[in-house]
Amino acid sequence: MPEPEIRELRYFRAVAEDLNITRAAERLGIAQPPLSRAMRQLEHRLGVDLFDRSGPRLGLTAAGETLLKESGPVLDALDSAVRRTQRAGQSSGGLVVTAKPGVATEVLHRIVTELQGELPGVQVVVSGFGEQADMVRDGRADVALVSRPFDDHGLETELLYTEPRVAALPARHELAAREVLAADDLAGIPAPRWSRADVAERNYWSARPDDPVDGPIVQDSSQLLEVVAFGQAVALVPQSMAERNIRPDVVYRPVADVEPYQMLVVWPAGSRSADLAKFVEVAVRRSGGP
Amino acid sequence: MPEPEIRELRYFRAVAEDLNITRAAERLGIAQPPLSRAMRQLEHRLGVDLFDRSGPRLGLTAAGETLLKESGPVLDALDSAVRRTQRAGQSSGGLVVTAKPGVATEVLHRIVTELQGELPGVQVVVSGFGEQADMVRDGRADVALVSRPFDDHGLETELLYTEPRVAALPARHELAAREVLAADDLAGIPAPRWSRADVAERNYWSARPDDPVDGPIVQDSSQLLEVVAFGQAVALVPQSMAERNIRPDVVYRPVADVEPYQMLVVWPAGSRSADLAKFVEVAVRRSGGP
DNA sequence: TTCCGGCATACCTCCAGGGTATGGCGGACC
DNA sequence: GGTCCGCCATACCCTGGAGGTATGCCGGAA
Repeated sequence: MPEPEIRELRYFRAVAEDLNITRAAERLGIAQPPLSRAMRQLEHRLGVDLFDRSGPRLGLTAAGETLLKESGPVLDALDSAVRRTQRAGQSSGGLVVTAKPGVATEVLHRIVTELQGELPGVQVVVSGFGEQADMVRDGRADVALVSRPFDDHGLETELLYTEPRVAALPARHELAAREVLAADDLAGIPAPRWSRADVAERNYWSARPDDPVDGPIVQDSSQLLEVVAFGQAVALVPQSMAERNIRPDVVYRPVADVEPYQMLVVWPAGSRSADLAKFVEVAVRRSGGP
Repeated sequence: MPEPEIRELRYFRAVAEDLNITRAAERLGIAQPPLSRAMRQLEHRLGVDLFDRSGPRLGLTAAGETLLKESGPVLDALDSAVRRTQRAGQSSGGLVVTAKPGVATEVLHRIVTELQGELPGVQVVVSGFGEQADMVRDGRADVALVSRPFDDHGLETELLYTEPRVAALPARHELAAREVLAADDLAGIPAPRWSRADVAERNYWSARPDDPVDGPIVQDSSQLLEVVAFGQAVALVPQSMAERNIRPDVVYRPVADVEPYQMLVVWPAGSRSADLAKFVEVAVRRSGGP
């Protein structure tokens, strides 16, 4: 009896989000009366009131708030299951691996080269910054190389390597005069933020509200160094990236007490395919350095 | 378009489990032809073949295997969302906390006593062994006291306290002559297993195949000591339990290199209600000892 | 060959999800 | 206070699809 259908959950989320059945209905592409009825039916199925219709404006009851929070994981799990199933049916064999541009792609290249032959059909997808973990979670990729911090919900990880991070400063910056910095020296100075192409469509911001504040938005490492050279920001970058990007208008200084850069390989929790195990094994073995 | 409904997932799981549409249909309480059609429709919706109908016996394709694995989390998440929503709607206010009988209930009693007044309506549910984590996951309880090892998928935890574990031996056992034991001494000796009332209905065993092997099945600590006294098994028990159960036919011996007994408070990942926070805070504070 | 277990096809029924039209109701504005 | 408007609920119709029965098709075993 209490078996809400997926459609009802999607409808409920739309209504609960803007607390207006009429607008939610047109967003969903259906008429208002069926949506109104669907919500009453959902309440009846669950045996609890979800909406508070007493006030002038539609409100959520405690049960409604709960369902709003809980419906997200359900719909995400479903989407993920569908994607993984479709991928398993189409590209028979072969892993999809993703990584952000920059440091990770070099490691990835070495891994893929080694896997040629043993593991046919490894497909590499270069993805946006911060998107890797989501791609693994929702089934668009089988495995990813990521750097901390990232959201590890539903993922298993293996550490590949760590590397010191250094501060990238404009050459004429006052801190450039010092040989070594402390993390506190950078407090209050704007840090660049990686752009994420899909931020507009999906509500990342509500899920992860603790992203770094202010600072210009950059899309790759050369853009990052550009804004540093312009004096718009100071960035913490992995040492190997500093070594590969020597330029006269940017200087690098070690920072004493900052967390090192960590590169990890991540995959969906519970996933145990032979191809995946092979990939992780080679990744760990071939990551003696950046 | 690719929007499988919950019913289809449940149907699919039933079919995939016994690989026989006719029997699955009667298990589901429907006729065979609709089920057959539903499976074809599901395949069409997802755009992949789920079943291998070529052989004499029905088989699963790689995509089918994937969907079978992935459908579990989806259905669990849905059930959990429904339960939590219903609980939020009915018992307005109040936590449901669960713990296994024995050591935990004493700690729980102290916590609940302290919370009288500040937190009205704390409801304690004593549950079967090993069931606590599942109850929190699927929404039957808000918070639980558990001891390691337990399945922490989808849960957040806080360590309450640790306590050494000692071996409970029959008084006439040869190892009783020694003052202190090593973990290796117990290798190969049967250990008691906690019974779990709901094992029959839900397939716990497949989910957690690494439970201790052999040994008699017990339901509470007095039964446990009984089978120890009878010489049927040797058990590792928390020290405080040993101190409260002095009997002539059982002796307790420290074990050098065994993991200590750990008691934790666990709650659903992401749950942040004020009542829950209060409970966890008091639990941590009031757990100075067993 | 003859069963028989097991899946697919054909066809029917009926409910529920979606549509339109309209009523009720409270707030805002004149 | 009257009027209008935004918004939800109710009434009614229509159609797609989920579930039922009857039956055909096919491969394996006796």
